[in-house]
Amino acid sequence: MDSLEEVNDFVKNGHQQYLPHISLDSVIFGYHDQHLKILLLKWKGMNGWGLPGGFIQRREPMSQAANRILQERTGLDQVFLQQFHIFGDSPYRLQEQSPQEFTKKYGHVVEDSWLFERTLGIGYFALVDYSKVSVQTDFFTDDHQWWDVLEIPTLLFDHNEVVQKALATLRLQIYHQPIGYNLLPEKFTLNEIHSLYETILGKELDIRNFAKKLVSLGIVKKLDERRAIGPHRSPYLYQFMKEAYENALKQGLVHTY
Amino acid sequence: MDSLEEVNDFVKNGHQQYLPHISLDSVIFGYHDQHLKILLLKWKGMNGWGLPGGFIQRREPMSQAANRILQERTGLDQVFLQQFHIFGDSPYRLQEQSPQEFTKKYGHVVEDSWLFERTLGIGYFALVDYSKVSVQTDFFTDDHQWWDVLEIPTLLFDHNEVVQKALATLRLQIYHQPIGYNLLPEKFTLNEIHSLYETILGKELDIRNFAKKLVSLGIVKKLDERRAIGPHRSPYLYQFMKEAYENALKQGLVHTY
DNA sequence: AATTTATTCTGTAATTTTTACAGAATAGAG
DNA sequence: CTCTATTCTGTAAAAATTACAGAATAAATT
Repeated sequence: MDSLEEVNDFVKNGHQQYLPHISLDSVIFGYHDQHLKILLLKWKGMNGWGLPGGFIQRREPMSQAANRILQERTGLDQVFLQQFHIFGDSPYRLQEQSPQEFTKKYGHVVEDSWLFERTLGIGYFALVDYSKVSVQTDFFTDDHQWWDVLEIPTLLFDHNEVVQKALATLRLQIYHQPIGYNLLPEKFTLNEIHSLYETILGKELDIRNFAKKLVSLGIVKKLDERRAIGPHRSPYLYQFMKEAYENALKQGLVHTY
Repeated sequence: MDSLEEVNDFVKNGHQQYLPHISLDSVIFGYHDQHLKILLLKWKGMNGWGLPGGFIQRREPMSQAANRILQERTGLDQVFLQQFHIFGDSPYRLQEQSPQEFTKKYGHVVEDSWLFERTLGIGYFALVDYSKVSVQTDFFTDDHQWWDVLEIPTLLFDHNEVVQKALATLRLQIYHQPIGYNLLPEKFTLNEIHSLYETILGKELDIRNFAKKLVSLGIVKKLDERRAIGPHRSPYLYQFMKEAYENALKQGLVHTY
Protein backbone atom coordinates (compact mmCIF):
# COMPACT_ATOMS: atom_id res chain seq x y z
CA MET A 1 0.00 0.00 0.00
CA ASP A 2 2.09 2.85 -1.22
CA SER A 3 0.20 5.06 -3.63
CA LEU A 4 -2.12 7.74 -2.40
CA GLU A 5 -4.89 6.21 -4.39
CA GLU A 6 -4.54 2.86 -2.66
CA VAL A 7 -4.47 4.50 0.74
CA ASN A 8 -7.58 6.52 0.04
CA ASP A 9 -9.36 3.42 -1.09
CA PHE A 10 -8.27 1.61 2.06
CA VAL A 11 -9.52 4.40 4.29
CA LYS A 12 -12.83 4.71 2.49
CA ASN A 13 -13.61 1.17 1.49
CA GLY A 14 -11.36 -1.07 3.55
CA HIS A 15 -14.33 -2.38 5.51
CA GLN A 16 -15.49 -4.16 2.38
CA GLN A 17 -12.32 -6.21 2.46
CA TYR A 18 -11.60 -6.31 6.20
CA LEU A 19 -13.65 -6.94 9.32
CA PRO A 20 -14.33 -3.62 11.01
CA HIS A 21 -13.99 -3.10 14.77
CA ILE A 22 -11.14 -5.59 15.05
CA SER A 23 -7.43 -5.08 14.62
CA LEU A 24 -4.46 -7.34 15.19
CA ASP A 25 -1.55 -5.88 17.15
CA SER A 26 1.78 -7.68 16.99
CA VAL A 27 4.47 -7.68 19.63
CA ILE A 28 7.49 -9.02 17.78
CA PHE A 29 10.23 -10.19 20.09
CA GLY A 30 13.81 -10.58 19.01
CA TYR A 31 16.96 -11.25 20.97
CA HIS A 32 20.21 -9.57 20.15
CA ASP A 33 23.39 -8.77 21.96
CA GLN A 34 22.09 -10.09 25.29
CA HIS A 35 18.98 -7.94 25.08
CA LEU A 36 15.35 -8.82 24.50
CA LYS A 37 13.90 -6.38 22.03
CA ILE A 38 10.64 -5.62 20.30
CA LEU A 39 10.02 -4.06 16.94
CA LEU A 40 8.31 -0.68 16.95
CA LEU A 41 7.19 1.51 14.08
CA LYS A 42 7.16 5.26 13.86
CA TRP A 43 3.82 6.45 12.63
CA LYS A 44 3.99 9.08 10.01
CA GLY A 45 2.76 12.43 11.23
CA MET A 46 2.31 11.20 14.77
CA ASN A 47 4.72 11.97 17.43
CA GLY A 48 5.51 8.55 18.71
CA TRP A 49 6.01 4.88 18.25
CA GLY A 50 3.56 2.05 18.08
CA LEU A 51 3.17 -1.63 17.40
CA PRO A 52 2.85 -3.12 13.95
CA GLY A 53 -0.61 -4.34 13.19
CA GLY A 54 -3.26 -4.95 10.61
CA PHE A 55 -6.74 -6.21 9.91
CA ILE A 56 -8.45 -9.51 9.25
CA GLN A 57 -9.85 -10.10 5.81
CA ARG A 58 -13.51 -10.98 5.77
CA ARG A 59 -13.02 -14.61 4.86
CA GLU A 60 -9.59 -15.16 6.27
CA PRO A 61 -8.94 -17.32 9.31
CA MET A 62 -7.69 -15.14 12.15
CA SER A 63 -4.42 -16.99 12.63
CA GLN A 64 -3.75 -16.72 8.92
CA ALA A 65 -4.26 -12.97 9.13
CA ALA A 66 -1.73 -12.78 11.94
CA ASN A 67 0.81 -14.70 9.88
CA ARG A 68 0.15 -12.61 6.81
CA ILE A 69 0.62 -9.38 8.72
CA LEU A 70 3.86 -10.59 10.23
CA GLN A 71 5.09 -11.81 6.89
CA GLU A 72 4.29 -8.57 5.13
CA ARG A 73 6.07 -6.58 7.80
CA THR A 74 9.14 -8.68 8.50
CA GLY A 75 9.48 -11.03 5.57
CA LEU A 76 9.31 -13.94 8.01
CA ASP A 77 7.22 -17.00 7.60
CA GLN A 78 6.66 -19.96 9.87
CA VAL A 79 7.72 -18.34 13.08
CA PHE A 80 6.30 -18.79 16.54
CA LEU A 81 3.19 -16.63 16.72
CA GLN A 82 0.53 -16.77 19.38
CA GLN A 83 -2.48 -14.75 20.40
CA PHE A 84 -2.26 -13.73 24.03
CA HIS A 85 -5.00 -11.25 24.87
CA ILE A 86 -7.74 -9.13 23.43
CA PHE A 87 -7.87 -5.50 24.42
CA GLY A 88 -11.24 -3.88 24.63
CA ASP A 89 -11.33 -1.86 27.82
CA SER A 90 -8.89 1.00 27.53
CA PRO A 91 -10.21 4.50 26.94
CA TYR A 92 -8.56 4.47 23.54
CA ARG A 93 -10.41 1.34 22.61
CA LEU A 94 -13.74 2.83 23.62
CA GLN A 95 -13.40 6.17 21.99
CA GLU A 96 -13.88 6.71 18.35
CA GLN A 97 -11.05 8.44 16.55
CA SER A 98 -11.59 11.90 15.30
CA PRO A 99 -11.62 12.27 11.50
CA GLN A 100 -10.20 15.75 11.95
CA GLU A 101 -7.13 14.39 13.67
CA PHE A 102 -6.65 11.79 11.03
CA THR A 103 -7.02 14.27 8.23
CA LYS A 104 -4.54 16.57 9.86
CA LYS A 105 -2.03 13.80 10.28
CA TYR A 106 -2.19 12.32 6.85
CA GLY A 107 -3.29 15.30 4.85
CA HIS A 108 -6.32 13.66 3.38
CA VAL A 109 -9.85 14.78 3.33
CA VAL A 110 -11.84 11.98 4.86
CA GLU A 111 -15.22 12.40 6.39
CA ASP A 112 -16.15 9.09 7.56
CA SER A 113 -14.21 5.88 7.73
CA TRP A 114 -14.49 2.46 9.29
CA LEU A 115 -11.05 3.22 10.77
CA PHE A 116 -12.56 5.78 13.13
CA GLU A 117 -14.94 3.34 14.71
CA ARG A 118 -14.37 1.56 17.94
CA THR A 119 -11.84 -1.22 17.54
CA LEU A 120 -10.89 -4.16 19.70
CA GLY A 121 -7.27 -5.16 19.49
CA ILE A 122 -6.23 -8.79 19.33
CA GLY A 123 -2.72 -9.08 20.70
CA TYR A 124 -0.35 -11.55 19.10
CA PHE A 125 3.25 -12.05 20.01
CA ALA A 126 5.93 -13.43 17.74
CA LEU A 127 9.33 -14.84 18.61
CA VAL A 128 11.73 -14.28 15.79
CA ASP A 129 15.36 -14.70 14.94
CA TYR A 130 16.44 -11.08 15.08
CA SER A 131 19.02 -11.46 12.38
CA LYS A 132 16.54 -12.69 9.80
CA VAL A 133 14.12 -9.80 9.90
CA SER A 134 13.98 -7.22 7.17
CA VAL A 135 11.38 -4.64 7.99
CA GLN A 136 9.01 -3.10 5.44
CA THR A 137 7.49 0.27 6.11
CA ASP A 138 4.35 1.49 4.38
CA PHE A 139 2.32 4.58 3.82
CA PHE A 140 1.43 4.99 7.48
CA THR A 141 4.85 4.39 8.93
CA ASP A 142 8.14 5.97 8.11
CA ASP A 143 10.63 4.39 10.45
CA HIS A 144 11.23 1.28 12.48
CA GLN A 145 13.52 0.32 15.31
CA TRP A 146 14.18 -2.51 17.71
CA TRP A 147 13.74 -1.37 21.31
CA ASP A 148 15.06 -3.04 24.42
CA VAL A 149 12.03 -4.22 26.40
CA LEU A 150 13.44 -2.46 29.44
CA GLU A 151 13.47 0.85 27.61
CA ILE A 152 10.19 1.03 25.76
CA PRO A 153 9.10 4.65 25.34
CA THR A 154 5.55 5.89 25.77
CA LEU A 155 3.65 4.38 22.89
CA LEU A 156 0.62 5.39 20.93
CA PHE A 157 -2.86 4.28 21.91
CA ASP A 158 -2.85 1.54 24.56
CA HIS A 159 0.22 -0.14 23.14
CA ASN A 160 2.24 0.09 26.34
CA GLU A 161 -0.39 -2.07 28.00
CA VAL A 162 -0.23 -4.51 25.10
CA VAL A 163 3.55 -4.81 25.39
CA GLN A 164 3.41 -5.33 29.14
CA LYS A 165 0.81 -8.04 28.78
CA ALA A 166 2.88 -9.74 26.10
CA LEU A 167 5.90 -9.73 28.38
CA ALA A 168 3.90 -11.07 31.29
CA THR A 169 2.57 -13.84 29.08
CA LEU A 170 6.04 -14.68 27.87
CA ARG A 171 7.17 -14.96 31.48
CA LEU A 172 4.27 -17.21 32.40
CA GLN A 173 4.74 -19.42 29.39
CA ILE A 174 8.48 -19.69 29.55
CA TYR A 175 8.20 -23.15 31.07
CA HIS A 176 5.57 -24.33 28.62
CA GLN A 177 6.52 -22.88 25.27
CA PRO A 178 9.65 -23.37 23.16
CA ILE A 179 10.79 -19.84 23.76
CA GLY A 180 14.49 -20.45 23.61
CA TYR A 181 14.14 -22.44 20.45
CA ASN A 182 12.42 -19.59 18.66
CA LEU A 183 14.40 -16.63 19.90
CA LEU A 184 17.88 -18.02 19.55
CA PRO A 185 19.76 -18.87 16.39
CA GLU A 186 20.41 -22.51 15.70
CA LYS A 187 23.72 -22.53 17.52
CA PHE A 188 24.27 -20.49 20.63
CA THR A 189 26.47 -20.32 23.69
CA LEU A 190 25.46 -21.20 27.20
CA ASN A 191 25.85 -17.59 28.08
CA GLU A 192 23.35 -16.53 25.47
CA ILE A 193 20.58 -18.87 26.51
CA HIS A 194 21.29 -18.13 30.14
CA SER A 195 20.97 -14.41 29.78
CA LEU A 196 17.90 -14.79 27.57
CA TYR A 197 16.16 -16.57 30.41
CA GLU A 198 17.40 -14.06 32.93
CA THR A 199 16.09 -11.24 30.78
CA ILE A 200 12.66 -12.73 30.32
CA LEU A 201 12.26 -13.69 33.94
CA GLY A 202 13.80 -10.47 35.15
CA LYS A 203 15.92 -12.19 37.77
CA GLU A 204 19.28 -13.84 38.18
CA LEU A 205 19.73 -17.52 37.63
CA ASP A 206 22.89 -19.27 38.81
CA ILE A 207 24.58 -20.26 35.59
CA ARG A 208 26.06 -23.45 37.00
CA ASN A 209 22.69 -24.75 38.11
CA PHE A 210 21.07 -23.51 34.93
CA ALA A 211 23.51 -25.35 32.70
CA LYS A 212 23.34 -28.47 34.82
CA LYS A 213 19.58 -28.58 34.49
CA LEU A 214 19.47 -27.98 30.75
CA VAL A 215 22.00 -30.70 30.15
CA SER A 216 20.52 -33.19 32.58
CA LEU A 217 17.14 -32.84 30.90
CA GLY A 218 18.78 -33.38 27.54
CA ILE A 219 17.29 -30.17 26.20
CA VAL A 220 20.52 -28.89 24.76
CA LYS A 221 23.53 -30.64 23.34
CA LYS A 222 27.08 -29.39 23.52
CA LEU A 223 28.62 -29.25 20.06
CA ASP A 224 32.22 -29.91 19.20
CA GLU A 225 32.51 -26.36 18.00
CA ARG A 226 33.40 -23.07 19.61
CA ARG A 227 33.07 -19.42 18.91
CA ALA A 228 36.03 -17.07 18.90
CA ILE A 229 35.33 -14.08 21.13
CA GLY A 230 38.58 -12.20 21.17
CA PRO A 231 41.19 -12.52 23.86
CA HIS A 232 39.21 -14.87 26.10
CA ARG A 233 38.49 -18.47 26.45
CA SER A 234 36.27 -19.57 23.55
CA PRO A 235 32.83 -20.76 24.54
CA TYR A 236 31.38 -23.98 23.18
CA LEU A 237 28.30 -23.80 21.03
CA TYR A 238 25.12 -25.61 21.93
CA GLN A 239 22.11 -26.73 20.00
CA PHE A 240 18.56 -27.55 21.06
CA MET A 241 17.42 -31.15 21.08
CA LYS A 242 14.00 -30.36 19.80
CA GLU A 243 12.31 -33.54 20.84
CA ALA A 244 13.60 -33.56 24.40
CA TYR A 245 12.79 -29.87 24.69
CA GLU A 246 9.22 -30.38 23.64
CA ASN A 247 8.75 -33.34 25.92
CA ALA A 248 10.11 -31.38 28.84
CA LEU A 249 7.80 -28.47 28.03
CA LYS A 250 4.79 -30.74 28.05
CA GLN A 251 5.45 -31.57 31.66
CA GLY A 252 6.29 -27.97 32.35
CA LEU A 253 9.84 -27.18 33.25
CA VAL A 254 10.11 -26.38 36.87
CA HIS A 255 10.87 -23.01 38.27
CA THR A 256 14.55 -22.59 38.51
CA TYR A 257 15.44 -23.98 35.16
CA MET B 1 -35.71 -9.93 25.34
CA ASP B 2 -38.96 -11.84 25.35
CA SER B 3 -41.49 -10.28 23.03
CA LEU B 4 -41.46 -11.04 19.35
CA GLU B 5 -41.20 -7.37 18.65
CA GLU B 6 -38.02 -7.01 20.68
CA VAL B 7 -36.49 -10.01 19.03
CA ASN B 8 -37.26 -8.74 15.57
CA ASP B 9 -35.73 -5.43 16.41
CA PHE B 10 -32.63 -7.17 17.75
CA VAL B 11 -32.24 -9.25 14.62
CA LYS B 12 -32.75 -6.29 12.30
CA ASN B 13 -31.16 -3.43 14.16
CA GLY B 14 -28.98 -4.95 16.84
CA HIS B 15 -25.84 -3.78 15.09
CA GLN B 16 -26.79 -0.23 15.97
CA GLN B 17 -26.48 -1.15 19.61
CA TYR B 18 -23.86 -3.91 19.47
CA LEU B 19 -20.53 -4.38 17.75
CA PRO B 20 -21.01 -6.68 14.79
CA HIS B 21 -18.60 -9.53 13.99
CA ILE B 22 -17.80 -10.16 17.64
CA SER B 23 -19.55 -12.34 20.18
CA LEU B 24 -18.69 -13.32 23.72
CA ASP B 25 -18.98 -17.01 24.58
CA SER B 26 -19.06 -17.98 28.24
CA VAL B 27 -17.91 -21.24 29.73
CA ILE B 28 -19.44 -21.18 33.20
CA PHE B 29 -17.85 -23.69 35.53
CA GLY B 30 -19.53 -24.91 38.68
CA TYR B 31 -18.63 -27.69 41.06
CA HIS B 32 -21.25 -29.94 42.59
CA ASP B 33 -21.33 -33.35 44.10
CA GLN B 34 -17.67 -34.03 43.30
CA HIS B 35 -18.15 -33.13 39.67
CA LEU B 36 -16.93 -30.19 37.63
CA LYS B 37 -19.80 -28.97 35.48
CA ILE B 38 -20.54 -26.33 32.91
CA LEU B 39 -23.76 -24.60 32.11
CA LEU B 40 -25.23 -25.27 28.68
CA LEU B 41 -28.32 -23.87 27.02
CA LYS B 42 -30.71 -25.59 24.67
CA TRP B 43 -31.31 -23.44 21.65
CA LYS B 44 -34.90 -23.18 20.64
CA GLY B 45 -35.57 -24.89 17.36
CA MET B 46 -32.08 -26.28 17.12
CA ASN B 47 -31.28 -29.81 17.91
CA GLY B 48 -28.54 -29.35 20.40
CA TRP B 49 -26.85 -27.52 23.18
CA GLY B 50 -24.55 -24.55 23.16
CA LEU B 51 -22.76 -22.06 25.36
CA PRO B 52 -24.36 -18.94 26.74
CA GLY B 53 -23.15 -15.80 25.08
CA GLY B 54 -23.91 -12.29 23.99
CA PHE B 55 -22.63 -9.17 22.32
CA ILE B 56 -20.65 -6.09 23.27
CA GLN B 57 -22.45 -2.78 23.26
CA ARG B 58 -20.85 -0.17 21.10
CA ARG B 59 -19.56 1.93 23.95
CA GLU B 60 -19.22 -0.71 26.59
CA PRO B 61 -15.85 -1.95 27.85
CA MET B 62 -15.39 -5.56 26.85
CA SER B 63 -14.95 -6.88 30.38
CA GLN B 64 -18.09 -5.07 31.43
CA ALA B 65 -19.97 -6.77 28.62
CA ALA B 66 -18.74 -10.13 29.84
CA ASN B 67 -19.93 -9.39 33.36
CA ARG B 68 -23.26 -8.09 32.15
CA ILE B 69 -23.89 -11.17 30.06
CA LEU B 70 -23.03 -13.44 32.95
CA GLN B 71 -25.19 -11.44 35.30
CA GLU B 72 -28.17 -11.47 32.98
CA ARG B 73 -27.88 -15.19 32.53
CA THR B 74 -27.06 -16.41 36.02
CA GLY B 75 -27.97 -13.58 38.37
CA LEU B 76 -24.38 -13.58 39.60
CA ASP B 77 -22.23 -10.55 40.05
CA GLN B 78 -18.63 -10.20 41.07
CA VAL B 79 -17.50 -13.66 40.20
CA PHE B 80 -14.22 -14.81 38.73
CA LEU B 81 -14.41 -14.17 35.01
CA GLN B 82 -11.53 -14.22 32.59
CA GLN B 83 -11.03 -14.12 28.85
CA PHE B 84 -9.01 -17.07 27.67
CA HIS B 85 -8.98 -17.27 23.87
CA ILE B 86 -10.38 -15.78 20.69
CA PHE B 87 -11.87 -18.13 18.19
CA GLY B 88 -11.62 -17.04 14.62
CA ASP B 89 -10.41 -20.01 12.63
CA SER B 90 -13.06 -22.71 12.71
CA PRO B 91 -15.17 -23.28 9.62
CA TYR B 92 -18.19 -22.07 11.51
CA ARG B 93 -16.47 -18.82 12.31
CA LEU B 94 -15.57 -18.27 8.69
CA GLN B 95 -18.87 -19.10 7.14
CA GLU B 96 -21.76 -16.77 7.17
CA GLN B 97 -24.99 -18.15 8.52
CA SER B 98 -27.83 -18.75 6.19
CA PRO B 99 -30.85 -16.50 6.66
CA GLN B 100 -33.04 -19.33 5.42
CA GLU B 101 -31.86 -21.56 8.24
CA PHE B 102 -32.44 -18.87 10.78
CA THR B 103 -35.90 -18.11 9.48
CA LYS B 104 -36.79 -21.76 9.57
CA LYS B 105 -35.60 -22.13 13.14
CA TYR B 106 -37.23 -19.11 14.60
CA GLY B 107 -40.16 -18.69 12.29
CA HIS B 108 -39.37 -15.15 11.33
CA VAL B 109 -38.99 -13.62 7.99
CA VAL B 110 -35.56 -12.01 7.95
CA GLU B 111 -33.66 -11.23 4.84
CA ASP B 112 -30.53 -9.76 6.04
CA SER B 113 -29.11 -9.39 9.49
CA TRP B 114 -25.82 -8.54 11.16
CA LEU B 115 -26.22 -11.88 12.96
CA PHE B 116 -25.52 -13.76 9.74
CA GLU B 117 -22.17 -12.14 9.17
CA ARG B 118 -18.88 -13.63 10.12
CA THR B 119 -18.28 -13.50 13.86
CA LEU B 120 -15.22 -13.97 16.02
CA GLY B 121 -15.90 -15.46 19.40
CA ILE B 122 -14.20 -14.18 22.50
CA GLY B 123 -14.08 -17.00 25.02
CA TYR B 124 -14.55 -16.15 28.68
CA PHE B 125 -14.68 -18.58 31.52
CA ALA B 126 -16.38 -18.02 34.84
CA LEU B 127 -15.94 -19.89 38.10
CA VAL B 128 -19.12 -19.79 40.10
CA ASP B 129 -20.62 -21.19 43.24
CA TYR B 130 -22.99 -23.70 41.71
CA SER B 131 -25.57 -23.33 44.44
CA LYS B 132 -26.00 -19.60 43.86
CA VAL B 133 -26.87 -19.68 40.19
CA SER B 134 -30.40 -19.14 38.98
CA VAL B 135 -30.52 -19.41 35.23
CA GLN B 136 -32.59 -17.17 32.99
CA THR B 137 -33.64 -18.37 29.58
CA ASP B 138 -34.67 -16.02 26.81
CA PHE B 139 -36.30 -16.01 23.43
CA PHE B 140 -33.54 -18.01 21.80
CA THR B 141 -33.16 -20.67 24.46
CA ASP B 142 -35.72 -22.84 26.08
CA ASP B 143 -33.80 -25.02 28.48
CA HIS B 144 -30.62 -25.14 30.50
CA GLN B 145 -28.63 -27.81 32.25
CA TRP B 146 -25.37 -28.32 34.07
CA TRP B 147 -23.23 -30.92 32.32
CA ASP B 148 -20.34 -32.85 33.76
CA VAL B 149 -17.23 -31.74 31.87
CA LEU B 150 -16.44 -35.37 31.19
CA GLU B 151 -19.78 -35.89 29.48
CA ILE B 152 -20.25 -32.84 27.27
CA PRO B 153 -22.38 -33.74 24.25
CA THR B 154 -21.72 -32.55 20.73
CA LEU B 155 -22.37 -28.83 20.83
CA LEU B 156 -23.50 -26.29 18.29
CA PHE B 157 -21.04 -24.31 16.21
CA ASP B 158 -17.45 -24.64 17.44
CA HIS B 159 -18.46 -24.71 21.08
CA ASN B 160 -16.81 -28.05 21.81
CA GLU B 161 -13.50 -26.51 20.89
CA VAL B 162 -14.28 -23.54 23.13
CA VAL B 163 -15.03 -25.80 26.08
CA GLN B 164 -11.90 -27.86 25.58
CA LYS B 165 -9.76 -24.76 25.42
CA ALA B 166 -11.38 -23.41 28.58
CA LEU B 167 -10.61 -26.65 30.39
CA ALA B 168 -7.04 -26.65 29.17
CA THR B 169 -6.64 -23.08 30.37
CA LEU B 170 -8.13 -23.94 33.74
CA ARG B 171 -5.61 -26.76 34.05
CA LEU B 172 -2.71 -24.51 33.15
CA GLN B 173 -3.80 -21.76 35.49
CA ILE B 174 -4.66 -23.93 38.43
CA TYR B 175 -1.40 -22.99 40.15
CA HIS B 176 -1.72 -19.29 39.39
CA GLN B 177 -5.38 -18.45 39.83
CA PRO B 178 -7.62 -18.75 42.89
CA ILE B 179 -9.61 -21.53 41.38
CA GLY B 180 -10.51 -23.33 44.58
CA TYR B 181 -11.60 -20.13 46.17
CA ASN B 182 -14.06 -19.41 43.44
CA LEU B 183 -15.50 -22.82 42.78
CA LEU B 184 -16.00 -23.98 46.34
CA PRO B 185 -18.46 -22.68 48.89
CA GLU B 186 -17.03 -20.79 51.83
CA LYS B 187 -16.66 -23.89 53.97
CA PHE B 188 -15.69 -27.20 52.48
CA THR B 189 -14.17 -30.52 53.42
CA LEU B 190 -10.69 -31.70 52.54
CA ASN B 191 -12.29 -34.30 50.37
CA GLU B 192 -14.12 -31.71 48.34
CA ILE B 193 -11.12 -29.56 47.54
CA HIS B 194 -9.04 -32.64 46.92
CA SER B 195 -11.39 -34.09 44.38
CA LEU B 196 -11.89 -30.68 42.75
CA TYR B 197 -8.18 -30.56 42.03
CA GLU B 198 -8.16 -34.16 40.89
CA THR B 199 -11.02 -33.43 38.54
CA ILE B 200 -9.45 -30.37 37.00
CA LEU B 201 -6.05 -31.95 36.60
CA GLY B 202 -7.49 -35.26 35.48
CA LYS B 203 -5.16 -37.29 37.66
CA GLU B 204 -4.89 -38.71 41.14
CA LEU B 205 -3.27 -36.76 43.93
CA ASP B 206 -2.32 -38.50 47.16
CA ILE B 207 -4.68 -36.94 49.67
CA ARG B 208 -2.16 -37.11 52.54
CA ASN B 209 0.44 -35.16 50.63
CA PHE B 210 -2.19 -32.83 49.24
CA ALA B 211 -3.53 -31.93 52.68
CA LYS B 212 -0.05 -31.59 54.11
CA LYS B 213 0.90 -29.10 51.45
CA LEU B 214 -2.24 -27.00 51.70
CA VAL B 215 -1.88 -26.76 55.44
CA SER B 216 1.87 -26.13 55.46
CA LEU B 217 1.44 -23.25 53.01
CA GLY B 218 -1.27 -21.84 55.24
CA ILE B 219 -3.70 -21.75 52.34
CA VAL B 220 -6.53 -23.38 54.21
CA LYS B 221 -7.48 -23.38 57.87
CA LYS B 222 -9.14 -26.21 59.68
CA LEU B 223 -12.30 -25.01 61.41
CA ASP B 224 -13.63 -26.26 64.67
CA GLU B 225 -16.71 -27.45 62.89
CA ARG B 226 -17.70 -30.64 61.16
CA ARG B 227 -20.29 -31.84 58.74
CA ALA B 228 -22.55 -34.79 59.51
CA ILE B 229 -22.46 -37.27 56.66
CA GLY B 230 -24.51 -40.15 57.96
CA PRO B 231 -23.05 -43.23 59.58
CA HIS B 232 -19.41 -42.28 59.07
CA ARG B 233 -16.78 -40.27 60.73
CA SER B 234 -17.66 -36.58 60.35
CA PRO B 235 -15.19 -34.58 58.32
CA TYR B 236 -13.89 -31.27 59.53
CA LEU B 237 -14.67 -28.18 57.54
CA TYR B 238 -11.96 -25.95 56.13
CA GLN B 239 -11.83 -22.39 54.95
CA PHE B 240 -9.49 -20.55 52.61
CA MET B 241 -7.01 -18.08 54.06
CA LYS B 242 -7.41 -15.65 51.23
CA GLU B 243 -4.23 -13.71 51.78
CA ALA B 244 -1.94 -16.70 52.09
CA TYR B 245 -3.64 -18.28 49.09
CA GLU B 246 -3.04 -15.24 46.93
CA ASN B 247 0.56 -14.94 48.03
CA ALA B 248 1.17 -18.56 47.24
CA LEU B 249 -0.43 -18.15 43.81
CA LYS B 250 1.84 -15.25 43.00
CA GLN B 251 4.82 -17.51 43.33
CA GLY B 252 2.97 -20.24 41.54
CA LEU B 253 2.08 -23.30 43.53
CA VAL B 254 4.29 -26.11 42.51
CA HIS B 255 3.23 -29.16 40.69
CA THR B 256 2.07 -31.70 43.14
CA TYR B 257 0.18 -29.26 45.26
C1' DA C 1 -23.59 -52.40 74.58
C1' DA C 2 -21.10 -54.45 71.05
C1' DT C 3 -20.48 -54.85 66.16
C1' DT C 4 -20.28 -53.35 61.59
C1' DT C 5 -19.40 -50.33 57.75
C1' DA C 6 -17.78 -46.65 55.36
C1' DT C 7 -15.30 -42.87 55.72
C1' DT C 8 -11.80 -39.56 57.84
C1' DC C 9 -7.43 -38.65 59.49
C1' DT C 10 -2.56 -38.55 60.20
C1' DG C 11 3.29 -39.50 60.30
C1' DT C 12 7.74 -41.09 58.77
C1' DA C 13 11.38 -42.40 55.84
C1' DA C 14 13.39 -42.61 51.18
C1' DT C 15 14.17 -40.14 47.13
C1' DT C 16 14.62 -36.39 44.24
C1' DT C 17 15.24 -31.70 43.33
C1' DT C 18 16.92 -27.37 44.35
C1' DT C 19 20.11 -24.31 46.09
C1' DA C 20 24.52 -22.33 47.40
C1' DC C 21 28.93 -21.58 46.36
C1' DA C 22 34.48 -20.47 43.84
C1' DG C 23 38.59 -21.86 41.89
C1' DA C 24 40.98 -23.86 37.75
C1' DA C 25 41.32 -23.41 32.71
C1' DT C 26 42.15 -20.76 28.60
C1' DA C 27 42.20 -17.52 24.21
C1' DG C 28 44.48 -14.13 22.48
C1' DA C 29 46.39 -9.38 23.06
C1' DG C 30 50.35 -7.08 24.61
C1' DC D 1 55.59 -14.99 28.93
C1' DT D 2 52.21 -12.38 31.25
C1' DC D 3 47.91 -10.49 31.75
C1' DT D 4 42.95 -10.09 31.45
C1' DA D 5 38.51 -11.31 30.85
C1' DT D 6 35.80 -14.90 30.21
C1' DT D 7 34.43 -19.97 30.31
C1' DC D 8 33.80 -24.02 32.70
C1' DT D 9 32.82 -27.37 36.15
C1' DG D 10 31.62 -30.34 41.13
C1' DT D 11 30.07 -31.14 45.75
C1' DA D 12 27.53 -30.79 49.84
C1' DA D 13 23.53 -28.94 52.39
C1' DA D 14 18.79 -27.94 52.35
C1' DA D 15 14.25 -28.34 50.76
C1' DA D 16 10.57 -30.47 48.44
C1' DT D 17 8.36 -34.40 46.80
C1' DT D 18 6.95 -38.93 46.92
C1' DA D 19 5.48 -43.35 48.70
C1' DC D 20 2.96 -45.68 51.73
C1' DA D 21 -1.29 -47.89 55.65
C1' DG D 22 -3.22 -48.35 59.92
C1' DA D 23 -5.87 -46.13 63.75
C1' DA D 24 -10.02 -43.36 64.68
C1' DT D 25 -14.85 -42.61 64.44
C1' DA D 26 -20.11 -41.65 63.36
C1' DA D 27 -24.11 -43.79 63.55
C1' DA D 28 -26.90 -47.63 62.03
C1' DT D 29 -27.59 -52.41 63.11
C1' DT D 30 -27.60 -56.32 65.98
